[in-house]
Amino acid sequence: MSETPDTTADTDAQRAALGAAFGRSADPLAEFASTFEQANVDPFELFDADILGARNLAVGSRNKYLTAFRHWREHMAREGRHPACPNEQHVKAFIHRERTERGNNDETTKMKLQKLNAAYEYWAEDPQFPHPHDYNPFKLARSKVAFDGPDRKEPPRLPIDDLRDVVGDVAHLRDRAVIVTQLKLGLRAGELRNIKLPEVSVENEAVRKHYPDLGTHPMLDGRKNTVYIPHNREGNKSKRPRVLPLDDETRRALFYYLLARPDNGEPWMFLAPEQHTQMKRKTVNALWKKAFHPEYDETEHHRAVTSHFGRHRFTTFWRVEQDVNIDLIHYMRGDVVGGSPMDDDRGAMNYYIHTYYEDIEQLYRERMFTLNF
DNA sequence: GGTGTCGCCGATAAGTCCAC
DNA sequence: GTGGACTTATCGGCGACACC
Repeated sequence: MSETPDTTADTDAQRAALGAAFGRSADPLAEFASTFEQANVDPFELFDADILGARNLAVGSRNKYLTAFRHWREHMAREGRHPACPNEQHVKAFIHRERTERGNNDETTKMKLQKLNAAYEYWAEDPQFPHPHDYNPFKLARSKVAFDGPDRKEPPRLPIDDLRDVVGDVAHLRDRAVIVTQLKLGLRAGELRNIKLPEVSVENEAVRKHYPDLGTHPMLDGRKNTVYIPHNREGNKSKRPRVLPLDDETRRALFYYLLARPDNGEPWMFLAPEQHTQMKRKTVNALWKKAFHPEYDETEHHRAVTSHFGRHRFTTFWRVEQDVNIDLIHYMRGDVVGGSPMDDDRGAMNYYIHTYYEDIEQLYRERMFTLNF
């Protein structure tokens, strides 16, 4: 533990005094324990069915969650509390027991906490569970126990108006095209730098005249204003290929960039400054930081905005703000939707893309956010 | 001094291996 | 079959360095 017994008792007393002053409880889930017992519903089984089932994990990976849940249930049974209603001390005791009685190393204990936290966050998101957003005993205990390193913070939550302000201030055509493309397509830096000209269809006479190969990739299947992201290219982490629509704003950003882009025969859409070769991942990250820093540097509560922010914001928009079907989100992110990771069979890839594309195109047409740059 | 590139390091999440 | 350690792939941070 990171605290000595004296300082722990001291801060506990001070926190208790604050809680009393504000009418807040240090054990806010205790009142729900008996209801959970009577309901005879296993919240971990719901997480398994709703979340793990949707992720279609390998058996070994799913078992890691189930093992963590089983050990947690055993621990909470000894503590005499329903496993879905812990307080900070229950979690700290679990960490202690894992380290001492089970003899686990910290990596294993942290892994179990991560699985338990995933279940807790699922309960907190679901309105039918009583778990509040502003109390998470797993995160609280995790942050107060000294493991090897500091916790990973969440990216900042940028309202759309703030995002518009930043994008509106990006004057460089390439930088703006990169940021808009990542925000609207949810691409990783590696996937963005890997886009080749034939894999992008932009319906504009001037652009097509300048780049005759544009949009000629067979996986686009003649679809206009789209981009193909392969899953089997070095540097692309995704398990599935995807074709995504380009909305008006993305097309406009790409249009202005492509007309200014050096036409030196390089197949890559986004070129590095100066050398005009394939853009490096570091360069992608650097231009994000140039646009978003210092305003969105790392803070006490959030990590800094980097090139990964676009993918995070994209996922948050569709999953949280739009509550879109999880299969469609998996498709848009290039995650495994069902079955196993895909091989290189073009027929299978075409069928897979055809299954989801129409719904995705409708989503983009009707619900995609605007950046107003 | 500003900008871009490179290599190294550590974190994370999922998959794999192996002892029991 | 279970549980834990290890491996792999990807990513971001950071400092050193080169170039203008």
